[in-house]
Amino acid sequence: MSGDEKIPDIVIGRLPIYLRELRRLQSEGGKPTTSSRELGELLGISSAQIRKDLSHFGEFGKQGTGYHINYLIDQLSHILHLDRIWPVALVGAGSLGTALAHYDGFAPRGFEIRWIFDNDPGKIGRQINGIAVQSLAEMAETVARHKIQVAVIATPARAAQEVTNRLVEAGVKAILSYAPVHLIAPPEVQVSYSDPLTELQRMTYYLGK
Amino acid sequence: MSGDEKIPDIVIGRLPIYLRELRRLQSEGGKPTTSSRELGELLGISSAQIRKDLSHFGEFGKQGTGYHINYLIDQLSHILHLDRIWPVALVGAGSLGTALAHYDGFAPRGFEIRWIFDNDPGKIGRQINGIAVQSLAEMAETVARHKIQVAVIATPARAAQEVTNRLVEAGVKAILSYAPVHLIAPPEVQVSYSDPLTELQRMTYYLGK
DNA sequence: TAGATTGTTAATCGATTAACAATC
DNA sequence: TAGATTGTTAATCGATTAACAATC
Repeated sequence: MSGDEKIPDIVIGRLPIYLRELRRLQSEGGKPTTSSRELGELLGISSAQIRKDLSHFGEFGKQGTGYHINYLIDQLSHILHLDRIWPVALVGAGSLGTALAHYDGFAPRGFEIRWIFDNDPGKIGRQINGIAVQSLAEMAETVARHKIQVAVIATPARAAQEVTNRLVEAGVKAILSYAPVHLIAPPEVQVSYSDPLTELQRMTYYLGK
Repeated sequence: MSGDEKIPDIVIGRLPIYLRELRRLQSEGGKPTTSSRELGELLGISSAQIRKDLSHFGEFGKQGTGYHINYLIDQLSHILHLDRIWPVALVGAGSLGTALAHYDGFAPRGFEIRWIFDNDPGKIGRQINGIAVQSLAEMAETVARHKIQVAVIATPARAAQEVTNRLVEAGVKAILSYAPVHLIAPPEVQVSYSDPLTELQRMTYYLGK
């Protein structure tokens, strides 16, 4: 199909999962191709759904053969705008922020944490993984000057909305927040969340008391 | 309604979000009640959806008044099996695992990290936030003996499936994984994921190139 | 009472799946 | 060729929303 209708958000959300699994198959180096059936079995998703999802963007496979792994990785990377470097600002240099600053999985995928902000005078000026922690007071100016579009929030919950307001005002377009609070942002700003408590609480529903 | 039909998973997933917002309203202490309209506006969810979600479990509100915040918190906590302590095992004592072990948001909500496992001899025996790191070799026996049902995986991706296999074999029923890989587990075991790259990659789709 | 808000129904909307012609 | 697998259609399934009687 590959038309220009609005692609469902839920489809977009699965593309990075497909991409991750394709890279795993690639790194195993077993074979050059895979199929919607194989990918589906590996991910617990129906093969029909995978084919349908991909069909929104083009025809990437061949009947009888399936999909070339390298080619599909390239295509998905392009669709997701991953064929470039995304500089990232990290806000909050507590233990979680520090762990994120040290995570070595970002850079190989093009997300480079280049700025770290905190409001603790004891942290400002110190280096974390080679990056000097800047004052929160400098954040808006720095974000605007470097046209930073992607930010990660690892502050306490009480600070997260105010940080969001300032990031948005300074031009940030995508925020990944680890603060356990729903953030209010304009619709053109992407916000996603990671909250372990929410996930744990969801799962305990299914556990017998 | 409050019958015994199967509640959709997607509804269960929203309950912890409602609970979190209710606690925030509670801590602000502004007023004893809220409404589906107010809650919906705070969370970006329609009021009809909130009422429908809650109606799966009972009638918690009053016409004209809305919902008593304290009462609804109690009810949701009960539904999600949060009116007890859930001891948690943490696997992986790298920087992320260490940050999680120090996170002070778990215990007040009843999730207590009581065991930490790693296979690095340099870490085994050291204490993290008062908990001695145990060898991975002891994990299965410890999990089984204490009937641990909830585990958090913070290992490298390559170790996560093997750790999962052993946790499941030892009786774990809910796994929150920070490893960037899809885990294969039996259907009766709950698995949820936190992967910043997946989230960032989803969001960059919406950013202009 | 009058106004507000619930819980529920029915309609709408959207996502998933099954099936299969096309074709490598 | 025969077998495998795609991309697409139509049917099914499920979730969301609008509307409103009930009632606090």
